[in-house]
Amino acid sequence: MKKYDHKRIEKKWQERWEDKGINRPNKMKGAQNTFYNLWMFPYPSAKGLHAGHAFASTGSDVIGRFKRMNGKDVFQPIGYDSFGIHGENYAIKAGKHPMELIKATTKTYERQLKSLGHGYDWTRTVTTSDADYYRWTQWLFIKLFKAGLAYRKEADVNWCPSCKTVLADEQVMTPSQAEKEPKNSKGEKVKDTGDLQVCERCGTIAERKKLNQWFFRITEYADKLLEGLEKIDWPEKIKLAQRNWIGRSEGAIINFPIVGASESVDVFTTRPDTLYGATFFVISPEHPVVEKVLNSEIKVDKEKITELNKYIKTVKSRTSQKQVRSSHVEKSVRDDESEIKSLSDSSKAKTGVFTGLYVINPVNEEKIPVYISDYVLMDYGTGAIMGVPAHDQRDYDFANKYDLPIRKVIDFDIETHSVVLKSSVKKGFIKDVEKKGWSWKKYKDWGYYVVVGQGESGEYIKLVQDKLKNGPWYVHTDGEAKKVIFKSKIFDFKENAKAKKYAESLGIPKEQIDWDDKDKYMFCHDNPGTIINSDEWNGIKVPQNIDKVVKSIETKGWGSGKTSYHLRDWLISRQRYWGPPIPMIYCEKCAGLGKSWFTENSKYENRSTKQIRNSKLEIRNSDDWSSAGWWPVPEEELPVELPFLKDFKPKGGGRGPLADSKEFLSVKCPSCGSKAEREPDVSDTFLDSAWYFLAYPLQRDKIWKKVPSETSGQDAFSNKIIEFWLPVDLYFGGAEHAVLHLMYSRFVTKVLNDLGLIDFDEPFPKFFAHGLMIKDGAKMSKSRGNVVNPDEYIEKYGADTLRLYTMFMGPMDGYPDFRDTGIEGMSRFIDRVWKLYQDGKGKMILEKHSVDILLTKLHQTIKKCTSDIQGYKYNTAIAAIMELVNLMREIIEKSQKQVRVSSTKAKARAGRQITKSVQDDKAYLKNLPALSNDTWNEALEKLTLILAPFAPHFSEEVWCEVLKKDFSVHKAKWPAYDEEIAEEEKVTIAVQINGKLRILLGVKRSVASDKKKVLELVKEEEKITDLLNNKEIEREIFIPEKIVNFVVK
RNA sequence: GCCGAGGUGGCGGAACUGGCAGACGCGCAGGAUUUAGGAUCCUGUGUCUAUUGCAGACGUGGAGGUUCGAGUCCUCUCCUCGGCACCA
Repeated sequence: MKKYDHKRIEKKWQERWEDKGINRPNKMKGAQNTFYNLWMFPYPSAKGLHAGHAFASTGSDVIGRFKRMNGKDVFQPIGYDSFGIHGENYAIKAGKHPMELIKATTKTYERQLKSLGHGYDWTRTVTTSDADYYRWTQWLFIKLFKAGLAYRKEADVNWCPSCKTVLADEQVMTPSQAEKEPKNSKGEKVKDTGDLQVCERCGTIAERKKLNQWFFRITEYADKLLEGLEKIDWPEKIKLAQRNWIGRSEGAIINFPIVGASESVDVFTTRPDTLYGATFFVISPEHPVVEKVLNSEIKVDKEKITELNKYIKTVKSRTSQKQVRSSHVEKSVRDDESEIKSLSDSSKAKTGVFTGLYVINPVNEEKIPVYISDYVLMDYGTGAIMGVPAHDQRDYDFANKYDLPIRKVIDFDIETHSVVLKSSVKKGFIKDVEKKGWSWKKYKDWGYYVVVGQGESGEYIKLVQDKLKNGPWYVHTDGEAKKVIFKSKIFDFKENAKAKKYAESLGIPKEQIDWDDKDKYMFCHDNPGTIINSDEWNGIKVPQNIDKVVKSIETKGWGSGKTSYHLRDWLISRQRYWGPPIPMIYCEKCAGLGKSWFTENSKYENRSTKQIRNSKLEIRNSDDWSSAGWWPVPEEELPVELPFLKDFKPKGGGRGPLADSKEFLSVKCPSCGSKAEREPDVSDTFLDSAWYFLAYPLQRDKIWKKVPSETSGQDAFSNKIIEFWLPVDLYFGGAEHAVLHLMYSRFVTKVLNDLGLIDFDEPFPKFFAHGLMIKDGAKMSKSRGNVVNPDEYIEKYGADTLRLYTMFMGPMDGYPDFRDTGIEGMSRFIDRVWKLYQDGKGKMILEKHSVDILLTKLHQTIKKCTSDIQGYKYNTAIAAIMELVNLMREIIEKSQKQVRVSSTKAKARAGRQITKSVQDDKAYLKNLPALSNDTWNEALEKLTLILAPFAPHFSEEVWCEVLKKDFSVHKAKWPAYDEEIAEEEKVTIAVQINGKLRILLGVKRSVASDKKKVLELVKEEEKITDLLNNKEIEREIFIPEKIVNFVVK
């Protein structure tokens, strides 16, 4: 017998498949019963595919093959997300040009993906750095621009004052990570305070610098993105991550006039009901009012200006987490290479400076002081807050530090609430509280927070005293009438000193006596309650009735209701080389005249109704930026090709490397024809990947290469082919893209839908988030040096073995650990199955007993495999196949020895107890007449089919060469199963006494639901009668087909 | 700090709506075959007790609870991992 030769066989079929095009859909146009099976395309790194990719992509491939065998016309494309910072950085390191590098790396990827035997349609790959591709990325940019969804705004970037260059976030790190001594901008050494962020190359403290950059107004779509989540079938945790990222919160904007100035400041608050409790005001250091103060537009004392300047300077030098987030850098880059440690800490002491200004609280005309502090962020809400220390922890901390008044305006709805020091009460305390029907929850990490009903506080104090160990405890009646309580003594909180002395005399540990610190939390709460101290609002229950408050605010003209989002607009500009140039032109002359595309295309709105079908999108530009001088590159001229720059490294000046190419920059103004300049920045890689799923089905020659025009999107995106294939039926990808990529793709899809270009508004109605393969307990990464290269395993064991092994290791959404010994086991399995076909084919004559067992097992296996694959539980599907194989091997072996086969279930139990009935049945089955080998051949055939998605080469070889069936197994029909055959004839009933298993009883299915008969059978068992002897049976529990439980005294 | 996921043999992991815990595989041990090694095959393998024979007790991070019966449900508690993080 020949050994299974994976090298020869895998190569042979891979060639044949490609030859015959079995991995291509039957039809692109007019396709029916389609299944668009998409796996997140990889960034083609120079190191090539690693085993983690193999794990994920195989998971996707299995489903594709399964669907094809189930009659779907499957389209399974693949491509490369080749632009971006990964590639550029690597090219810099390797001293090569990214254009050269990408050619080699995509080649490697293609070879590797093919060697894994994945069923991709290789005729429709995309590479995002191809001009044919990014022509349309640019076209998309222009579409968004014309729809008023792109604009320019000043935004922070990391800036190295020494290198005079923009730094990507992963180039900014702590001095120890950079292995550099920190320096200031003058080159002087400074002390590492632990929160410094420096330039990777020179160790100079990084600054934040404002640059004008392009943004997409994704925030306009916040609500749509939120609503869309309701109708898509995604893992809850991913949806949740998106919801959190969007971070919608409802509240109000309230206007506070500045004392002695004509200006006023808006604040956003989710708690307008606490407006009367505002005792101070804080604005972000970057707030426009601060600037006006500094340049004396608003007058304050001179010393104040110096103080403010000093504070702003210290704040600036702190590069904090929020900036990492706002710059939208690819997460994977951060995770992989830099592992930036979190610097910000919500508990860190608040700092701030009084500005000398006051504002008027509109509700009570109170003059309240204005501070600046970095705990107020400029890019959320309005960059200003009202400080309500009684009901916001952060405001409370700030008020405490600067000794600001605290005014309570929300009353608890209950009479008594208290906090008990956990360590000072005995165990049963909480249980007793529950018994009384009082509610409670954990309070911070040191206490229980208990709420007691009206008039019950006396009873409560008694309970506490009873359960008190030794330490003190305090009760707060609504935060005011406070008491410190001991086992046998009660002090009023005003007698604090006395109480402490008493505690000391009891020998209570010091840290427990120090209750002032803990007590302070009770002055600040955000619990539901009733408004007090607020004139006409008094008595309103909040938060249920906040809308009443908002209405009142609106009628009084103090402000208005408003919804805010955490989601920020999408920063598109990258001051880099390796990306699609942003297709915009800036004309100074036009700018001087105030002209832009918008001013010259005011009739665009009218034109668009003709040109854009069903457009739901309002075409306009908002007035929050000046578009003067900006023109999109005429569509006919796309792509704006990325020139080959020898030196593509980031340069100074705050612009991308393209700014250094005069040739690239210089262009004629599309409007007036005078000398103009191209935008030198490139777009974010996430834009490339936000539409690639639309690109795959497009016809290369007819559409791809077509020169766009203003309306050509109709031909490209409204194409029939897209209608047939999209949206994607199953999107398979990593959970790490939960927010960015998946959010941006949804956004772009919704925009295209609003433009009437496509007829769906969610690109991925179904998304499966696979896990990550790890090695030696850690994520695979270059820096850890634990990357598993699939090539060597394919070489040694074959692709099918690797596929089976990675799928078998654990559930698809888990984090399986790759082990060499494990894959050897799988290799042995393949060899055994191979041997099974060689030994068994056409030679097996089975007696009826074996036929029954085999048939049952076969149908059970098909059933389990079918449902497990549908649920992405490949590991258990493969386990089931292994059980079937084991049974078939046993049949071969036993038939040679002429020994009866037992069903695997009975066999599994054999070591324990085989009951009389099972043995009787076996005797009965003995010596039944021998039958033909049909069942055996059927089993071999179906085994091949269910193995096919996991081991495509092996199954094809067996299917065509051993079983002599028609090419190809992957086009064959997935086997059906018969529910009746899958049911075993005998059921094993567990017999328990007082819940403890005593025996297992084999019973015919026909009687297994009959309580009387089963109990009769059970009572025939000697062991049971022995155990029940002399015992009084209280109850007999009977669960049909499952359990008998005798409850005895 | 907030949100989410999860703790099951030596290991990866099974266990449907509460009903035989440990499927399947790895590893390990013993045996067969072999000059030897490897490969292959057979047997065993949660822990402890018993092992001449049947067997028995305990076991899903820990503590309590509900139930005839809990890995699964409830409460607390400890730990691990992931996401977000001064979002007003």
